[in-house]
Amino acid sequence: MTRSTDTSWAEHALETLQAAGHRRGGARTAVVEALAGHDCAVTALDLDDELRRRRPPVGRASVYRALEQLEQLGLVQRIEVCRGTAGYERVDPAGHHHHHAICRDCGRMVPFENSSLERAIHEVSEGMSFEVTEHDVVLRGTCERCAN
Amino acid sequence: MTRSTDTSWAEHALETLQAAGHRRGGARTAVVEALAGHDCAVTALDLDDELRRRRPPVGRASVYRALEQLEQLGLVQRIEVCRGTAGYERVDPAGHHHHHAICRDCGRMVPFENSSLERAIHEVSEGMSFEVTEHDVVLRGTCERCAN
DNA sequence: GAGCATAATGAGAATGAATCTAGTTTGTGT
DNA sequence: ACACAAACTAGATTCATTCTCATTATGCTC
Ligand SMILES: [Zn+2]
Ligand SMILES: [Zn+2]
Ligand SMILES: [Zn+2]
Ligand SMILES: [Zn+2]
Repeated sequence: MTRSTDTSWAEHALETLQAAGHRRGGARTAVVEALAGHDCAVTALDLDDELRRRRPPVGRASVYRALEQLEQLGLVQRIEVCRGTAGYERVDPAGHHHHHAICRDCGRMVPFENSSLERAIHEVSEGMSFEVTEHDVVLRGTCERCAN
Repeated sequence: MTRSTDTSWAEHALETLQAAGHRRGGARTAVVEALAGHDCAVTALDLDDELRRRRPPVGRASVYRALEQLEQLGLVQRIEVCRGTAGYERVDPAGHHHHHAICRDCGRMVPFENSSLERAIHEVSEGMSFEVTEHDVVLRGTCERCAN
């Protein structure tokens, strides 16, 4: 199972959209399918490039609109991938997820996951006046390639 | 000690700048002093508003330039405060710091700190091919005021 | 299947944070 | 005081993101 396209996520996403009262539309479906093909964060403009070529082409506004709706429904997570640009990545319905280390020099992004970190975050969230529904962790530094 | 202006941080910052080979200049000093007056993150444009009125006025470019230099030297930390805008806050030279919970509805930002979270992050950083020099944690959700 | 209300779409304009440019001023060593 | 580089300001520019609005497609009812 090395296929990078997560069909089950795509199905889940489309169902959730429908359940939320959305009609089905070609552009949004295309965005969902494109997201399903990426294991880690993609920028909106990357998706736009990817989808503009399709026939019929998907408009930029539709990409952003779809991403916003998906984020609202908790189907994708938005993270700041580099100064002033956001990356979007699909959210596993079971809650399984990773975080990122980002190289300050080359922008390379390496995902990681760690259960004691998740536990600590969960505990902090409990003891907060906020009702925390989401969290994000970013490590910044120099990747091995840029360190030499 | 309820004074919000942290004089010691300002002094430390100005010394570090000088040690890094920077001349002293009015605009940058003004930015340092303004930052010293804020306990938590401020946006560059807020600082700009605050400093534009001075005589002589500080230019927007100088604000951004100073913030970038300060960040480079580890004297301020940059965090995404809301969609597409960065906030900057001073970094305690002793390493003491906090993270933030941000309300999705009203944008309110509540700082918190937690040692087991820091410990977990430290451990993850150790086991990484990256050389991690900085980390950021953001909790998102609904604040008590917006929850009612 | 035709007709309707309304959601979805896409081209392009508008926004706004951040960066760049050019020309001027200021700081520092001699 | 002089020279030279760093620092400065105003304004133009870039670029991701959002908005507008005319057009098309969808789901529903008859
Ligand atoms: Zn990822
Ligand atoms: Zn996590
Ligand atoms: Zn803070
Ligand atoms: Zn921390």
